[in-house]
Amino acid sequence: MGNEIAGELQMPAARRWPTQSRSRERVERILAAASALIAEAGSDAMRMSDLAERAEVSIGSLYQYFPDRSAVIRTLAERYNAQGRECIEEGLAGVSDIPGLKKAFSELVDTYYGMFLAEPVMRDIWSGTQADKLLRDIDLADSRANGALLAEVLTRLRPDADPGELAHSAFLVMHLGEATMRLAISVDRAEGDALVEAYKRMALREFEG
Amino acid sequence: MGNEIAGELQMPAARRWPTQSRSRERVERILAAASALIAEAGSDAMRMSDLAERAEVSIGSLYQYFPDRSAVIRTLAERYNAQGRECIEEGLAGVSDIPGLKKAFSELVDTYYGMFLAEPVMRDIWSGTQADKLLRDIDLADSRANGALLAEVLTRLRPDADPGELAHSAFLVMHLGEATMRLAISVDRAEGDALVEAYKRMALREFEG
DNA sequence: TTACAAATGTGATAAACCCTCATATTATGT
DNA sequence: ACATAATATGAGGGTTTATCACATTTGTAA
Repeated sequence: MGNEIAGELQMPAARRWPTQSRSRERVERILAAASALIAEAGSDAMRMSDLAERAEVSIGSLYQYFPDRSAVIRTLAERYNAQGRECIEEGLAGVSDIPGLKKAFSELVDTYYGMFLAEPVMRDIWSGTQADKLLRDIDLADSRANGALLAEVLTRLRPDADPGELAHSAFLVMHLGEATMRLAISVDRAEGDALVEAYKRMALREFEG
Repeated sequence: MGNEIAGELQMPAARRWPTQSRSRERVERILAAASALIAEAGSDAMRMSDLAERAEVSIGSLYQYFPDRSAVIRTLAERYNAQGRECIEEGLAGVSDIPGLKKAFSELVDTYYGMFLAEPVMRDIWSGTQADKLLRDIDLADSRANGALLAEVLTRLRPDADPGELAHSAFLVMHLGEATMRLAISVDRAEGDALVEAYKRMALREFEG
């Protein structure tokens, strides 16, 4: 099925599904080139002509696999999100009480923050360059998915609390976490660190009930 | 001084300062037209040609007062921010204890949320369409200014706490408030309301120390 | 191997848009 | 009324995205 291939490649916005191996390599070349260009000058500055040249592919080929310019960026964003979600899933696995959750969450925030600081592409894509609605939708879906992971743990650890309220709280905590990261990487390092610490305090209190 | 005129008109990005009254009216016509167009189809869809036609002005005239397309949007954003800041300043005036602060803040959040829900232009501009860095800078400066207002009250009410930490906390609370609004208007109304409530709980706890 | 069909690759070019600038019009001061 | 400064105009230059008719490569069966 084409969909499984799509899942493997994480190409929700693709136009033509690559069935031959040569075209899969091609798609990877395009994405690698996009990554490099974004790291160098930001996603705004990425031109389709540059991308074609860097990937050693014609412009027409770009549009074989991506319906438009922003789809390339969205695909990268989703890859990074998937990577982050794995991180969260691992971090929350095996948590069995509230103090454990606090510790795990605190470490997750640090890990995430480190990823934001280290990955120029992630920095760029999530630092507010959300020109199109589809990219915002991806952001929202990401918060939702991460929030669901957290909510699951919370409802398990606090069976007496209202699950609906916990779900909203978890969703918000995750979304504001992303917002905090974006803020933190927009200011100087010292202030960014302090803001991340302040966020952690706020979020951890939320787990106490 | 041209700067005073600039201050009155809130046109930080203007190219030529309007000295004749006719051109001031013109600028207002342009901004009103921009507002209408954005309310109708979003800022992404606002074309300079449409704007010129709607404002009954030539394209060249647009560039007499705005250096580029995004400057028009930024000017509107700054006007809305100024309006919001006045709101906050009023709301926090006369607060004399922590319970009072909690009540005032809670009401401010409701007011702000109401503004976001009611104003299509504000919705659009702040709902994530931050394609260019300058608009993000405006967002950041806004959070900072609002945070400073809150920090002032907090340091007054809690003289024993570390002022630096309070400042970071206030900045973060204000910034995450904006993030919450953006999130709330992106989901359905019931969920949005619940998320705003969750944010209020989180923020209010932060004031307790 | 050869031939044929399906899949994939190419780049000139259409279409859309932002912004400039030479020129025309209007306002202000004498 | 005249001169000069301020403002208004819109055709066109320049840039970028995306298309599509045609060329090339791959897979397959005789």
